[in-house]
Amino acid sequence: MNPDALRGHMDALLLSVLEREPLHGYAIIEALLERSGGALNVPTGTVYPALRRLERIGYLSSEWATVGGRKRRTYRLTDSGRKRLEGERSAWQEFATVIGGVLRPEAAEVSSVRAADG
Amino acid sequence: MNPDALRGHMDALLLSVLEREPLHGYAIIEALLERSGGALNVPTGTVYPALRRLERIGYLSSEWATVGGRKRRTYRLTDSGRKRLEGERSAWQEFATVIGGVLRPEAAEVSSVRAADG
DNA sequence: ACCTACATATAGACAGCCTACATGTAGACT
DNA sequence: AGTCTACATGTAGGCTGTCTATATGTAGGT
Repeated sequence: MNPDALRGHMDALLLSVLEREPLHGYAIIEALLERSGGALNVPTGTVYPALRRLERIGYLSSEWATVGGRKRRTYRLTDSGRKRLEGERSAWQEFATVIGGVLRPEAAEVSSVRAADG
Repeated sequence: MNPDALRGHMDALLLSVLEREPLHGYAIIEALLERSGGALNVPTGTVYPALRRLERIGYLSSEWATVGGRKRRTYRLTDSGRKRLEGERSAWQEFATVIGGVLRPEAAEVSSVRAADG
């Protein structure tokens, strides 16, 4: 997966995996890996700063917990974050439709096709 | 359309509009606008440098022409560029499938659904 | 002692899309 | 003559988010 392609979609991904339940960073990475069937292996250097950014903006809140002697910072969606997720979802729908439409082979000829031609 | 979302997809877009016929920069911008139903209004400061980059890499070739007293630099796909376009298309398919899959509401519960609900 | 998995964090590199600006022709309107 | 819009290309510099690399530390297995 080309790293640049993720640009501008990371927030949606993060917000989405946190929709059902709060998770800590490491678990979020594993959730993305699992939900994507192994395609999304996002490095910690991407996820942790992104989570902090989303918290700073107000879409997430976090709290520390200690489990099995290890410290975790668990993130959860705020109300604002939940609204944002909805927005990100519809933005994705539009984005995918637009790009997919332009990328479709011979897209511009569809409306002017008269006879099937190999 | 969030600018960052385009990151890493611009090349595919550009290559795609040049598939059928060679076009100059200004016409490419108009083609993107038209094919996207008005959604993709890409600034010249994005398109011209991108076209030069794609030419430098070898996916495009260009030549100058004068039409109606105005100079145009017309770009066309090279064989290499045509191959690249195919690659970009399948990359897009995978990308859209993966992101769409992760973003789908309640995606993680699909496999554990027992009774139809809603 | 060493390795792997778990867990968080930061610094700096890198790349590409954007805003803003510079330059110039053609044609319409006043 | 002056102004405006559309057409047409181009560069400089800003911005921002993802990545690589590194640092730190616990727990558990061999």
